[in-house]
Amino acid sequence: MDDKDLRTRIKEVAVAHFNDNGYHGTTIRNIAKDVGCSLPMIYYYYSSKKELFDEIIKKEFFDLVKRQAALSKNDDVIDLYTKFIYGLNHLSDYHRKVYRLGIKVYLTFDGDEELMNLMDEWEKGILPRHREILQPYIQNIPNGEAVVRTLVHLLETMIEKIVVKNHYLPKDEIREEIAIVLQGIARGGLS
Amino acid sequence: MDDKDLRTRIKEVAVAHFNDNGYHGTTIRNIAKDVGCSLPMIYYYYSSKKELFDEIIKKEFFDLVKRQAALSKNDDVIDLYTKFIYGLNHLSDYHRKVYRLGIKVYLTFDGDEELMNLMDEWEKGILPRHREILQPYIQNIPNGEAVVRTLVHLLETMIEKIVVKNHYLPKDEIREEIAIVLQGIARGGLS
DNA sequence: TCGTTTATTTAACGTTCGTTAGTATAGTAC
DNA sequence: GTACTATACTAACGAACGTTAAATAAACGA
Repeated sequence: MDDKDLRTRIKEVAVAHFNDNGYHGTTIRNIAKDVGCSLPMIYYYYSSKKELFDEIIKKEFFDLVKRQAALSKNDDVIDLYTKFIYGLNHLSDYHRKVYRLGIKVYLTFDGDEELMNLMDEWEKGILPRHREILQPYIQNIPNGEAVVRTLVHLLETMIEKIVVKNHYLPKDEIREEIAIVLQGIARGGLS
Repeated sequence: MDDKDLRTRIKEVAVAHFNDNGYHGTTIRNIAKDVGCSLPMIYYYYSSKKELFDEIIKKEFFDLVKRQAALSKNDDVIDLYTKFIYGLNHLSDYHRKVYRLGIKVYLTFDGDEELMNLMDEWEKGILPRHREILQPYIQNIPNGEAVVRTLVHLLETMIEKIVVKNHYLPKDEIREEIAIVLQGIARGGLS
């Protein structure tokens, strides 16, 4: 940990602090203390507290969710979503905190207007992405659009349970719930 | 608004501030300014910032969710849940903010350990309550327990969308999604 | 070896925070 | 009318905040 460059270590510690105490509850002094450097070093690498926070959200968080969104479309659709959610259980501690922090900002916690707009753009892309994935399955069923919405809603709660609330969700429970929503449109479900 | 007693008005303004800026981002001075009273009046009615925050969560929030949890069990089960979620669209501004603040604390935002424990207790009661409501319907189906879990997960996202994200969810969309999860166990579903 | 850039420090600036001491006003009981 | 209590204020305390100025140490090409 100590051989990483200081800039990176500052960011890692900052993620933990913003997570535990929110933006206003986090102090540059406490970050510096945990990093083990002096206070102005934070300002040597980041021009302000706000810039440090923004870099975490804009780079770390959005890079992470973009990577997460790259689902392997080869699988059966229930497998695909099960793997996606289950994989969150094994995120590294750092990435989990980044993810959690992003969700907090998304839920209008501490960010500012600019970050909220970025989040809204991101949110708007979620439903179309899953609609595309599910399109082959829902073409011929009457409430296909509602199924997509329901699945996305279910996924969001499970993501929150794992990433934000730190709960472990077993693979078969995840699969069961996804199968309940997708029952009727996908072959290979459990029930 | 001005004829209410000062103690109540302080609490109402505090709810708005804690909501917008989090615990640490909220200042007693700003609350006093918005209330239109002097700063020490806050301390006349509340012994500290923390006590003010705690009263909002412990009394206002838990009173609200207990009231919300009193579902009218006469209806068809899909009607029951649809009405429950749809009704959240019409919460008063104040109660919506109280609800939102509670959810933020629940998602480990700004609170302390004691409040988090209260929240965990509350969370533990959710699943059993819905299991009891759904019991007549799931007795004879193999994945009944998973259906309960899935429904609760779906409800949580919808609550968040309405209360935290301030989205309006139309009644028929709510009903559609609930019916998808409960399809097969309840008569009277849409699809 | 010297000059320059990079990395790091101590010390402090001005501001704002939560909180309180001290005081004034208004109503009420006797 | 006087003592008392509830309600309100002005002013200030000490502490902590984000941020910066100034100085020092290390690294490195010339």
